[in-house]
Amino acid sequence: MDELADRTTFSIAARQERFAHAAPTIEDVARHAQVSRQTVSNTLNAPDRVRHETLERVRDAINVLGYRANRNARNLRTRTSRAIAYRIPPLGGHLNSVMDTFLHELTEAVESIGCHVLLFASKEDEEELATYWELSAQSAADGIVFAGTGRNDPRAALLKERGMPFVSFGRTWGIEEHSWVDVDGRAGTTLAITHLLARGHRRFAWLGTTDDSPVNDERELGVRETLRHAGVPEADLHVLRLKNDSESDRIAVGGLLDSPEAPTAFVSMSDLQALTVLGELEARSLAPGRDAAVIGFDDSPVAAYAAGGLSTVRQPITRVAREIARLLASQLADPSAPYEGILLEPELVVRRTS
Amino acid sequence: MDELADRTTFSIAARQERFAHAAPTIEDVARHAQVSRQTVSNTLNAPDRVRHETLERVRDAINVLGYRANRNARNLRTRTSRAIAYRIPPLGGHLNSVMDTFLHELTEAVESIGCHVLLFASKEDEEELATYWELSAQSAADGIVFAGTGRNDPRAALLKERGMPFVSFGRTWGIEEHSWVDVDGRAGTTLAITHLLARGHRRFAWLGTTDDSPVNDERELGVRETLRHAGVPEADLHVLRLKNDSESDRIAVGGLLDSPEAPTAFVSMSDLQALTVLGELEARSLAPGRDAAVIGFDDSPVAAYAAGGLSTVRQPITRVAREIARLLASQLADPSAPYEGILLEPELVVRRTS
DNA sequence: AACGGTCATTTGATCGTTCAAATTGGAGGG
DNA sequence: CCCTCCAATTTGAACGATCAAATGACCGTT
Repeated sequence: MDELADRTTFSIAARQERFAHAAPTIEDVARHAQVSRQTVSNTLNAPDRVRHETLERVRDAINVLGYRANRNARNLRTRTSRAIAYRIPPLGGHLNSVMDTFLHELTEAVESIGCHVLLFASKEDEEELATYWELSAQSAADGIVFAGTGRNDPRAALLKERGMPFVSFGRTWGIEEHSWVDVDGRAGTTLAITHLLARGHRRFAWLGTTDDSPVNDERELGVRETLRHAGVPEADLHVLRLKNDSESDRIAVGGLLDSPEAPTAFVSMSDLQALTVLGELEARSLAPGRDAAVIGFDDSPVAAYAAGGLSTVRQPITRVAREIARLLASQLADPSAPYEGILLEPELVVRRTS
Repeated sequence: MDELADRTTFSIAARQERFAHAAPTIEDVARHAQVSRQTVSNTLNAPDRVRHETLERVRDAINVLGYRANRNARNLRTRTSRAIAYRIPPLGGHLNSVMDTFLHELTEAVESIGCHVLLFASKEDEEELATYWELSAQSAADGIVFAGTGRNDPRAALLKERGMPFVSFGRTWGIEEHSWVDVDGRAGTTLAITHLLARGHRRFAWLGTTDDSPVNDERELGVRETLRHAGVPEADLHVLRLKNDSESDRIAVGGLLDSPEAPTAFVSMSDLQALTVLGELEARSLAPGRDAAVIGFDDSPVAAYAAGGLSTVRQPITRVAREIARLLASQLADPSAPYEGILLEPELVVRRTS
C-alpha cells in the first residue's frame, strides 16, 4: 500500500483535439432552454419541483443537444461513484463457471440500482485487501461485493472499519456480522442424496475439495446427515478430497472405482469433478445412469452436454445476484441499515446420469 | 436513448454520517507537509519537478495520512475516467468459456495501463449501442473493448463518430477500419486437420455454428483448404451446423455417426460441441482416441477433464488481452495514432482424444 | 394596501483535483 | 551591482455538477 499510483499520462489537450464537438454541459442545456443550471439539474433529479411546462422545454433541450450529466462531476459533488467493485476470481484455482454466471447476473442486478460493476484482479489475497483500501480512499466505489467468505474473513473487518458498504456471496462463518446472501449447500446435497436413495443406491461417494472451506464442509454435512437419517452405515460413504487437478483427480476416482466395495452413487462438489467420474466409469465400460449414478453441482453448461445430460444441483444465481443488489441498495440508501443474511435454496436437476 | 437516467437517491448526509473520519484531501496532506496543494499534486504526477527533500516530506505525509487522490475530482479535472467499458456477453447465446477467461485477462491487462474495467450488460444489441453512446456522453469511460465483430459492425461506426477510443477482439470484417486483435481461426483448424491427417484419418467432420459468423467461416475455411491441399475429396468432409442446443446437437451428431460413411475425425467450433461428440461416440461403444478422433476449440477447463483429456485448439487469450491493452493505451495517449491490427496464432493441444 | 405562505426558479458556494500563470530565491554573467 | 535565467514552489481559475439559501411571482387573508 505504500507506493503511489503511477501516472500513465492522458493529456487534456489530446482528448480535446479528439472530440471535435465536446460533450454539452448542463450550462449548454440551460442556455438552450432559457432556464438556469439548477432547473436543468432539478429536471433530472427532482422533476416534481419543476413546472410541467418548463420540464418539457428542458427535456426537449436535453434531447436536442444529447445531454447526459457528466459522471465525474456529479460523483464529485454527491460524493458517490455509482460503482460497485468486484474482484474477478483468480483464473488458476476456480474452474468455477458459477462465478462467471454470477458476475453476469450481478452486472445486471446492480444496473437496476443505477450502478456499474468495477472489476479488478488481484492475484494474492493481501493485494485484494490493499485494493479495497485503495478504492475506499479514492472513493472509487460506493460498495463492494465479494464472494467465498472464509472463517472470520479479513475483508469484512477492513470494509466495516472503513465504512464501506458491502455484501458477500457466502454467509458469515466467523464472528463478524455483515450482510450476505448464500445458497444452502447442505440442502443441495440433501436433495441429491435423497434422490439417490430413492433410486435404490446404497453405497455412496462424496467428492469434495482439499481446501477445508466451509462451503465444502456444509455440503459434505448434507451428505452425511441424510445418509445417517436413512440408516446407511458410515462405512458405505466414501469421502474423496480432490485437488482440482485433472490428472490426479482421475487417479483418485479410478482407484475408488476399482476398490472391492466401489460406490454406485457419486455426488460431487462441481460438474467438472463429476466429469472425471463419468470418464472413469466409461473407461471401465460402466454406463452412467445405469451402472452408477453421478450428480454434479452448479448446473454449468457442461452438465447439459456431458454424457447425454449430467444430473446436478443448480444454484439460484440470478436470485443471489438480485438479493445482493437489493441489500447493497439498502445499505447505500441508509448506511445504518441493519445487517441481513439471506439463505436461498438450491434445486436438483435430474438428467440421465442418475 | 430518450428517457433520462432515473435517480436512485444517495444522500450526501447519509454518507458523511457513515464515514466518521472523512478521507483526507490534498489540502490535508499539503498542510501536514507544509507545502501547497500543487506541490502535493506534483509529487504524485510529476515528481521530477519537485526537490528531492520536499518529495520525501510530502511522501511521508501521504503515508501518515493514508492519502489517495479522489478519483472523481481528478477525473473531472483531467477529463478522463481511467475506465474501460466492456459489455459482458449475454448468457444465453454463447456458452463460451473463452470469453470468461478473456474478461479476466483483460482486467489484469488494463490494470497495467492504470485503468479499471467497467462492466455493463445489454440484452439487445441496440441497447449495447445506446450504452456506448451513454458512456461517451457521460464521459464515464475512456475507451471501449468489444468482442465478436460482425461484418460492418455498427459499434465501430458509432464509436469512431463519437471519438471514443476502442479496440475489438475480432478483426475488421467490413470496410470500417479500426484497431483490433484477433486469433487466426483458419490457422487453428489447419493445425487440427494437419494433425489428424498425420494420424491417418481420411473421413472428416467439421462442427460449426448455425449463425453465419465470419469466425465460423474462417475456421471452416481452414478445414476445407487443408483437406484440399492434402487431396482429400470434398465428399469426405461432413459439415454440421449446430445450434448450441444440447439435445438437438446430440441428435445431429448421432445421425452423422450412424451414417454409412461416418467420419473418424471430428473438429469442432468449441469444446462443448466436442463433448457432444464424445458422448455420442461412447453411446455407441466407440472409444475416442482409438476408434475416432475429436478435437475441440478453446482449451476450456472442460477439455482437461473430459474423456481423459480432450485435444483442442488453444487461443492465446492472455496475449490477446495484453495487445488490446497496449493498443488502447496508445490510442489514449495519442488519439490520432494510426489503427493497428494484430493477428495471433493459436496452438494445438494434443490430449487423448486424437 | 400590507402581509404571510407556497411554488418555481435563480444565485452563490462547494466538492477535490490539475492546469496555467505568477512568484520567489539563488546562481551565474556582464 | 544589476540583470537574466532557471528551478522550485505557490496562487488563481477551472473542470461540471449539486446543495443550500435567496429571490420572485402569485395567491388569499386581514
